Amino acid sequence: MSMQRCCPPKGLPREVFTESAVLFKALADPHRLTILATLARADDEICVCDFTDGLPLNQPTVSHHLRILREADLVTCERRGTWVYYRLADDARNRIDRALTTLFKQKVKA
Amino acid sequence: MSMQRCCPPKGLPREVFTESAVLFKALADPHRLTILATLARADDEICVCDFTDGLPLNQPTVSHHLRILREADLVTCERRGTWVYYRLADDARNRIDRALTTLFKQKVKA
DNA sequence: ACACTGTATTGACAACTTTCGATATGATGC
DNA sequence: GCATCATATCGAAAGTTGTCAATACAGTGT
Repeated sequence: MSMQRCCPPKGLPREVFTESAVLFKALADPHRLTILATLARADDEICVCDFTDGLPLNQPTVSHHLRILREADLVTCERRGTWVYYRLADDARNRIDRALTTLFKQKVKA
Repeated sequence: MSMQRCCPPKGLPREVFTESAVLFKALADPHRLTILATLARADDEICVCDFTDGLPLNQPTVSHHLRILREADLVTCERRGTWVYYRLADDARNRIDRALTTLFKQKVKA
């Protein structure tokens, strides 16, 4: 039984996953995950200087990671005086969950 | 009210997120997401050649992405004759969900 | 205006990723 | 054995990312 041919490609939507990939890319670093987890557990916002204190990274590197999280809309920030306070975006968890639902959506059962 | 000092660093577990980051890194590419979505929607396993047919990538590149998914334990594979068939790992979705739960775990409400 | 503090940006470098062509491995059929 | 097909691995090129030192920017207090 050797002439079995390989099945045809699935006609999946093309660029749908480019957007999700951006999201997951933002999650694909331990330091950024630490920042997010800290924000998720915080009562209110957290000052940038807390992260520069708490992470084994220099200030510009922390700023870099915060920017990536901002651009992925996972966090928001607000300047108050000299300090900038970050908080988790309201829909952060939901947006990730939605990406996962799209990814793993079950085929329709007949 | 200016002498407000920045709060102390949260004593979060250190290496907990290194593992999660590996998972998310595996998800951080559109082609790998396409592969996973295809597997999630498939009734049974899918032959490698389907991916090489269906993706705008050469065979070695597809193989590379499949390896990354394998090493993240998101997929499993089985050789049958000349062909190798891939399927979604049973706990793929659960492992991701667990990583997210750890990430976003709410602080304990008093 | 100036000095000072906290944060962001720039520019550079090393490390890692994605991609491919070439080659190797593994299985089938003669 | 040899030819053939499917998949994996290797090695190199191009692109991206994480990091830091240096610098710029923004706000405060004098």
